[in-house]
Amino acid sequence: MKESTPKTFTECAIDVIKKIPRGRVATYGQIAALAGNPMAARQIAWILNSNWKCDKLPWQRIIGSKGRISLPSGNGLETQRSLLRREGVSVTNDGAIDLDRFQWNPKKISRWQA
DNA sequence: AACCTGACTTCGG
DNA sequence: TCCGAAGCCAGGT
Repeated sequence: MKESTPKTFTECAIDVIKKIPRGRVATYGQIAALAGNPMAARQIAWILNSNWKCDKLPWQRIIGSKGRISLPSGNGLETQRSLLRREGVSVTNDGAIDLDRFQWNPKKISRWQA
């Protein structure tokens, strides 16, 4: 039979992103790790770029490693900030988010929290 | 097919 | 604290 469609890292990442609960945020590295490659955070960015406009991925829940929105102001920062606040996430004007309070913490993982 | 880029991350100086 | 370099994956040119 056909080999079972080897899910690419992208597919896995998308799957993970879709699982992010509302009112919670995740970092690129976190998603990358869940997808199987903690260092492929870069790929995550590309995925969002390819899906945020045509897919229903909660791209707004994806933020930088320091709990901060990576989008430049005037180009999505406010949009993301608005969406997050709407979900109950506190975001500063600078785009900073309290990871201690809102970072998605799946039970299967426990490495990045140290 | 090759090279470059991307909402990144992490370490070293 | 700021700057620069290396590393990952997939798509576009």
